[in-house]
Amino acid sequence: MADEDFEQVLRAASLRVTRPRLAVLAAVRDHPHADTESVIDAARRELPEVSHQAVYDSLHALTAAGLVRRIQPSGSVARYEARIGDNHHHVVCRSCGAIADVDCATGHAPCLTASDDHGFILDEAEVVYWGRCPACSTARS
Amino acid sequence: MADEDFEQVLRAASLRVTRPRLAVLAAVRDHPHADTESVIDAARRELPEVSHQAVYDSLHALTAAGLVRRIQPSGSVARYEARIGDNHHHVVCRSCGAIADVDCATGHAPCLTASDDHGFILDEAEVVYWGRCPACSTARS
DNA sequence: CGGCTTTCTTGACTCGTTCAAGAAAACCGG
DNA sequence: CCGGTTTTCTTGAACGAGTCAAGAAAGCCG
Repeated sequence: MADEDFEQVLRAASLRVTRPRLAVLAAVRDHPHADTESVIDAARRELPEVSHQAVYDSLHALTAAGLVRRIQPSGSVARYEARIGDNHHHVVCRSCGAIADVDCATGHAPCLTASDDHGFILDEAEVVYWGRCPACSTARS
Repeated sequence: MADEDFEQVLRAASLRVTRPRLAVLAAVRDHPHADTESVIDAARRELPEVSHQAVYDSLHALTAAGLVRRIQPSGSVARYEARIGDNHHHVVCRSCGAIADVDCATGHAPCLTASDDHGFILDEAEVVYWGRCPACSTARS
């Protein structure tokens, strides 16, 4: 996907097209599950002088528009991914924090229904599978 | 449950019995889903001079021993609960952050299996249902 | 009770994130 | 293409949850 496509994506979401946003969108697409600092680094490869605040602002705008998804497993800083719209889930390594995608078993949101919703109006079921990644489970613990 | 019972609980977990730990255990039991600051406040009602660090240390020790569970929905600070061992889940209000318990539909951990575990050895599936609580869904948004 | 180990107090500090003010860039209508 | 308006970006300070560290206190065991 080239910058012109990202531009269309931004316009379709009624967002102004700015260089920081294009760089952030590309960074998130190219680095799934990257934390903010990694996104800043990646964005600066394309746009060296971009400020950290512009990246934070862009991530907020893109998240609010639904163009990127923010995830934050317990104990982790915020992470972002560009795979959206399929309500997929994640496996997270308790030891090293590695994250991988897991397809949603049932296909569409909310993919699970609560046994008792306590009167809440639910729109999403987020699943985090906790365990140990292959590298950490073979290493001595 | 009285302090003597908490004492037994701590001993059974091979933890030293200290007044901060007893106070924290009682605070978490009495205030499900409380954040650390609330736990500190509640513990200080019983033990006025306890330091914030002692509460942090106690929460870590109790969490590591499995006597309390730490949860942290995206965007929230750490919260603790004393209901353990049943791998139950939570509904969280996107608007006000209210949390309520939801029984695990299938009964025992891991209550879900991933469609593709990527070689991870999984031990828990954590589900967060996102939506709006009754108060927030009736209020004008 | 004495000694060893763990935990608690105190206070400084880190780090991810947010706030705020002014400068710059994007967009819209003409 | 241009000016005006609005949004976004830069810069730099600030915030807050949580952690670190050193010494004092308390718990535990024989």
